[in-house]
Amino acid sequence: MSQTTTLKKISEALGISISTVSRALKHHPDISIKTRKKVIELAEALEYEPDINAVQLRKGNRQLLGLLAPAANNLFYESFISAVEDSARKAGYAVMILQSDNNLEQETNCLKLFRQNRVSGVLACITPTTTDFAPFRKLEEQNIPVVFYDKVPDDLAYHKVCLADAKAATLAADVILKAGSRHVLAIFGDTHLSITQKRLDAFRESLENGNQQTKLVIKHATNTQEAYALTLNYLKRKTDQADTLFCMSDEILAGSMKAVQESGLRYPKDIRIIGISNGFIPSIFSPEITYVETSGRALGELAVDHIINCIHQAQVPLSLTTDVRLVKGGSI
Amino acid sequence: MSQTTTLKKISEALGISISTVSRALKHHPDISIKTRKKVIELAEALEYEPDINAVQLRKGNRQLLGLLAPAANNLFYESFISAVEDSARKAGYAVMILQSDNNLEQETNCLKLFRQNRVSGVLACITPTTTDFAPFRKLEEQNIPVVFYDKVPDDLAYHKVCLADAKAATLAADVILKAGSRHVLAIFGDTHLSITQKRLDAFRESLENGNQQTKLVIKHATNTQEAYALTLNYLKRKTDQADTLFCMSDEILAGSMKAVQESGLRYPKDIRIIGISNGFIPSIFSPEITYVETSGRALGELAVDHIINCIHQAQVPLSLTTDVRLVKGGSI
DNA sequence: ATTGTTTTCTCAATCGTTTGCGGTTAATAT
DNA sequence: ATATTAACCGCAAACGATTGAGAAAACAAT
Repeated sequence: MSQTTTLKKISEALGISISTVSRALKHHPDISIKTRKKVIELAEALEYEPDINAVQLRKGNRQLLGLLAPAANNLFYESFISAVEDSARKAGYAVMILQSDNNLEQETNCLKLFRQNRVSGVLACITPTTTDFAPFRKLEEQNIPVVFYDKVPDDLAYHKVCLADAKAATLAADVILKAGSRHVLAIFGDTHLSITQKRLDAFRESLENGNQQTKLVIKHATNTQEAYALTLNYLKRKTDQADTLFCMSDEILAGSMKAVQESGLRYPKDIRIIGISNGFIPSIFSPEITYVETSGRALGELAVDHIINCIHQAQVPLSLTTDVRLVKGGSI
Repeated sequence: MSQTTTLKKISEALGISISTVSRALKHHPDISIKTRKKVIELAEALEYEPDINAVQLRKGNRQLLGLLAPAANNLFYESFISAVEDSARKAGYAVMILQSDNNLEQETNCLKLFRQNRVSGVLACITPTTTDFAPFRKLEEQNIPVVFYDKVPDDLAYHKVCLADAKAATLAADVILKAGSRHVLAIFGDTHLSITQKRLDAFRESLENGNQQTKLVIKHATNTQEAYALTLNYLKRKTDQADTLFCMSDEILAGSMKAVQESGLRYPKDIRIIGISNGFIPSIFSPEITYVETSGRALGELAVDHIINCIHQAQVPLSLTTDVRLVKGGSI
């Protein structure tokens, strides 16, 4: 096996006890400077690294965060994950990432794995079909706090960090109104998700309150392909064509943009476009798409902050949101 | 603290010894069926989960893989990471992901963290500036095998899994030749990376061997913005315009496509386009871009397979490659 | 020389699990 | 009744690190 250095080896080499070595390494005042120096030097020479298994068996908790993502290969989650990993490492935590694949059964399995691994806390994102929160509550009962992110339960009893969904939608609606749109095709995501509801409600309300005679057509797509098909279909109309296209997310924007290209319409001339996005998709089109930024990175940082607070000391359930801002492109 | 169930609690509740409980849970033949049943039932009722810290402290090794990525928020790595997580979990391993941010110092730090966490093996991707492989060798010396992926050292002494870079480039060149191109603008990545060299060499050779009078213009871009600027600049030429555009990677393709849109050229009419890609970017344009697929998923699976082999029993350094295939779109 | 006080270090228990070895029953054979 | 042999089960040590409590040394004070 690997001949890793342990406290014992150092202590034997130096002819002192294990506890002295341990304390010397942590600058415990009980240990004389002379011994401490000897110990630290040898430890460095031998590249001693404490065995996390042992440390955390003793300490009872492991500096580990569980991150449950719907899928890692997704435009939004990638930046979220990246941010979580960053912030967590800076706080001294490692991250264990598991994917639910939007599958209920696997979600439960993942939670079990988290428990087995004695994570200190869990960041979770529910699947569209999650209705039973018992597995999550079970974690809480075992003192493993859970913070939901992005796709969160409605229930106020849970910790949540969200993008400012309503605000983002309102911001987009404002831009649309200001542009003088009369006929808006708005594509939203899966109806069951609260993120969809929040964005939809705010969007619709803002548009209706704009007291302009704006026709609003709302469609729902659960993935990129559907958004593509749906948008293309609508854009094919010969008369009463939409003058503005709104996409609630990157997944949808990607599909809709493909449809726009195929339709032969030019933007912003023939149709105005605006979306809510993480930023990448809008930037690869020319002109760039105007969007309301919902940063996965910001959300990741917020989530880690919050879960660490919860770990340190139980918090009352809180619902936090990140800021959003309008990024102007040339599409509206 | 959390009142997690332990062997001890079960044993006390049942009035039997800890060892019996432990053995019963693993169907050890020494334990009578009756006791075993009692134990298992109580364990399930109490939702017993062995403490990984303790188990792996005892066993000496942890079922943990270290994954060092340049950055998690990248089109290719996201699918790679997702695949690694999947395969690893299926093999009973958890994955610890760390990001080097293409930064040498942080690379070393990450490796240290991996060692601290006693990972069983490491999947690594070197930064463009990595020249000193001592930290990696140190891991190997401690019996922690390292498999490099995608961006790998030239040295034959290391384990590597790569995309079939040369083959992918050749495949693309063949398509270009068959299309009868006379003037190809080809954009490649960072000159220092061996992945660039491999693709470039194969591409150039195939094109030159095609004994057609094909003009080949090669440019290098290190990121999406550069690719955009470079492509746009070239496409603005009034005369002697390229009839074909080749992009070596998704990062580049994204930038170049933006330039194509901006130039007002239509494809495949005005210019043919082909790239090497993971598949997402080509699919969001219409017509879809023809590309040679280099699957991050496939590479991830290969990498996990290989590292697990290495963990089970030391292997001679091996260089493996994934398959590639042509995915036909409408851009050429 | 005796006692008191620091300084410096060691002992031993502990976290939860695994496992070699030895011990106790009960069943079977002599 | 005694020896043999399974069938069950428990003891205790180990993995590596931490830590309270106490021991030993060093030094000063009486």
